[in-house]
Amino acid sequence: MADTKARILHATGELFRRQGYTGTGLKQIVAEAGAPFGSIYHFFPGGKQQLAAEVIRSSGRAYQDLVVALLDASPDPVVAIETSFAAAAETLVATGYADACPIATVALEVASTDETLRAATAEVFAGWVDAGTDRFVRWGFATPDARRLAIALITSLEGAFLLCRAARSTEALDAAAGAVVAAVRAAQQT
Amino acid sequence: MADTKARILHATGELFRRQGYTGTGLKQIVAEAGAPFGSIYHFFPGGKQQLAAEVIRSSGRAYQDLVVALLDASPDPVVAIETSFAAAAETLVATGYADACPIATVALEVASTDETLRAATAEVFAGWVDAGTDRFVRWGFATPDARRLAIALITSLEGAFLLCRAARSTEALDAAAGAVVAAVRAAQQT
DNA sequence: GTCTATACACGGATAGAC
DNA sequence: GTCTATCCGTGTATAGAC
Repeated sequence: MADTKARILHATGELFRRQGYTGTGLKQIVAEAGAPFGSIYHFFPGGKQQLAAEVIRSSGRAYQDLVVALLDASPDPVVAIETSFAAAAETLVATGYADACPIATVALEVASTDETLRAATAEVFAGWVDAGTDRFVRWGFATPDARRLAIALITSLEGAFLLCRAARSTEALDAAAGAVVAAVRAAQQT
Repeated sequence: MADTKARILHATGELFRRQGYTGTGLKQIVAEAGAPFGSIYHFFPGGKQQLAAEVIRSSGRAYQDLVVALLDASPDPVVAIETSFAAAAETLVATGYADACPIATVALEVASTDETLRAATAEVFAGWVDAGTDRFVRWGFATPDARRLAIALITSLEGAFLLCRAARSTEALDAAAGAVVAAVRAAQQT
């Protein structure tokens, strides 16, 4: 079965998002995916670490596409940012504050404990920054400003996710969006 | 020994910061603290969860005091923010990108898995927001603006920590500080 | 070539020795 | 009252049955 692998990747992504890396067991993954235990080592000979690396890259890329699609929907950066943060808030509420960033929890867990996986998360974030920079360049910003704004957008979103999930409130997403908008307007005036 | 408890709390805080909640074992904690295993259940009858709750509150409070002291050092909010983010970057580099927020990793791990600990992290963040709001009020901002700026400050710092630890670079802290400064200046002009 | 049963270490927790 | 030895479950990984 080729799509057994896809089911494992998908189930692992969902569990990592909610429970993190060390908090998710391989047995729980195969149970969720409806796959036999041996399939993990068939498709991922490197075990949990290899599975995690592939999940980080695939779910990281999927989330990048989702956010870029949201940003592309508006020709005005301020509107794009506000609608994107509002959409993130809606998703958060709709999923009981579970579905935020798919790799943030794992990224913090592995940052000082697993060099291979840390590098995988760094690649994903670097891709997000590059994609965001492209958007801001198309909105008319010079490349250095565009990169700073892209990073500010991502860090604000990630930090807001943290506070929102802890507090079970979307207030932080509103405040964070305001800061990004202020940074965009400040860059527009130069 | 009364300070056995303090050593356990301190060791747990250090390990949680680097490895998270599920990634840190009780045996590792007592080894690091130089304490016998039974001490954990002597001082924390509720086991790992109770220990974690106390660590979240104590290290969360300690970090709040540290950041507030940094913010208090400057009468100008923009200078205070820039020096605080710069200090965070220095600490990050000095510790090999290990010492960032003491509770962020744990907060994400427990947000959807342990209601008791989620509430503890929410309390800590709420305290940070209140303390930050006080600072901005003293800098002359109206309370609603002050609260929004405090949240923007915290979310930017947290999100930047995530990207910095993953990328092993302090670039994100610079960009995040810029966004907070822009938000402060925008609020000053109203 | 797929999957099940098992190995072995480590997780949290506890009971009882001192 | 402090600490050690142990319990049972779960963790990852593997070997071998089919």
